[in-house]
Amino acid sequence: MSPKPDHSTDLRGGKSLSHKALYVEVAELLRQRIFKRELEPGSWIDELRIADEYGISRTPLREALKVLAAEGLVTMKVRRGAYVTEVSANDLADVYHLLSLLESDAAGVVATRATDAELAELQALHTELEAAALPGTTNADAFFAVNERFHMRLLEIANNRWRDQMVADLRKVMKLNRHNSLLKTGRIAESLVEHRSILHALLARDARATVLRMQEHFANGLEAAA
Amino acid sequence: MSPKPDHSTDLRGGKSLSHKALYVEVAELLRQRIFKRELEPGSWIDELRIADEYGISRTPLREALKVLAAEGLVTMKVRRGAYVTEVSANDLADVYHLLSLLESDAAGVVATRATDAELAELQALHTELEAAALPGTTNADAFFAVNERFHMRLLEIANNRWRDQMVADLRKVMKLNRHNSLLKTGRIAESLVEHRSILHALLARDARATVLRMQEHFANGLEAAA
DNA sequence: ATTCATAATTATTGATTCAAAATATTCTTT
DNA sequence: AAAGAATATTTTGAATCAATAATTATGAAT
Repeated sequence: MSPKPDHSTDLRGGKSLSHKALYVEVAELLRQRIFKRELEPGSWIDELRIADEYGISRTPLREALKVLAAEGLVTMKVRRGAYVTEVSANDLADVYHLLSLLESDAAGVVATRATDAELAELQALHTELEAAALPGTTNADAFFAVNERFHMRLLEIANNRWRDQMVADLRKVMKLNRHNSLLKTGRIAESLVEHRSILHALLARDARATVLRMQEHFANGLEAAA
Repeated sequence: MSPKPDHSTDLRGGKSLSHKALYVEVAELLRQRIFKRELEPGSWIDELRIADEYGISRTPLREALKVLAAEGLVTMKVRRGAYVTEVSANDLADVYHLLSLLESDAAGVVATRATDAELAELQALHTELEAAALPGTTNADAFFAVNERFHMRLLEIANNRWRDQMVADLRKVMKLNRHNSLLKTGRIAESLVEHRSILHALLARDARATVLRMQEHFANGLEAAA
């Protein structure tokens, strides 16, 4: 009927250059905006506005919101729409507790069952981490990125897809909180030291020690957030 | 246009006597059908057929499928639709591992932090469990129902909504597997004994013992499934 | 005159239908 | 028999339509 006004960024520029479903892409876009706090926790998400901004209809947007709701990033209220989830200090403590539980267990599994090649991979990632934290040239963004890769690779090696999914979701929720110490530049030095001891225990294949070091890592992270 | 054929069960019989969103109700209906194996693991979910059966359009159905996908009950394949998730023996072991981890931790928290009244509640539920397992009058369905209530109440008392959600999702996935020992009648007697020791440790407020007993409970459950 | 209640209007969510894009299948031709 | 094209099936996205909740305005009563 009416020629679409075509605002701002058009998601479907070149036919279907992306083989992913539209709602998946929209979900990712929204995730980024939420993490950037462009969409603030507690704020209402205006479906019409967003759909118009992206030049799409409300249908794929609503499906994307359902996905984000399942991840815990947004909260659906009946007949009131979607709101960005607010994460209290208490919630953050709960999330840290679970991440500690899941990731320390995963680390223990890796310590006992990983191949030498896989341990070497983790060692390589740790070396990258050391490089990103070099005094003088410390690159916070790079550090966080490599840190994330280290944790995620560890989980992959532990080889439990259900845990991977849960940890991924929890980490997203964690990012919602402003006082997230894993993103605090002040903790880079400490974090690096902790990572060193984790890697040490891993290479020694000492599962018990690895679990404890990882738990300490998260405990310190939570303390820094409080 | 055409008067709707109105097949089988009409979800919206009396206006909107239910204040829940349609997609939420449809998701629950589908869950039940999946657990009843009316929709078999690995099988394709025909959107048109289901929508027609329920007398609804495909939009709320698709939103429901997104929710189930997030729970892990169905798997979405790009441009191929939704399939009921297949849970391998390996998957089941992974799920048990995580349930053991999460629920034993929760039990430990309860042992240390629960009020006397809350412990009394758990004791009451356990008494119900004993009753359902009485020799001669053993009621399997009742046993499983009370068992579920005990575990869920324990989690509620542990008070970590993120864990509650994760455990709930994992238990749903567990139900997908046919060799799910938590639903095997042969394990009722053993399960009861294990529950007895869990409750004993809880009432003694011995967190360490409670965690261990719960871990054993799950380990035995997994063994029975293998 | 001010306040509370009720009604009407507006705005937003929820659902249905329709159209288009993509994949699979089948038939024909070389 | 194999490969390619055409057709049919199916998913995905868009637009329209209906229902519900919130807000504002108007009226009545104190």
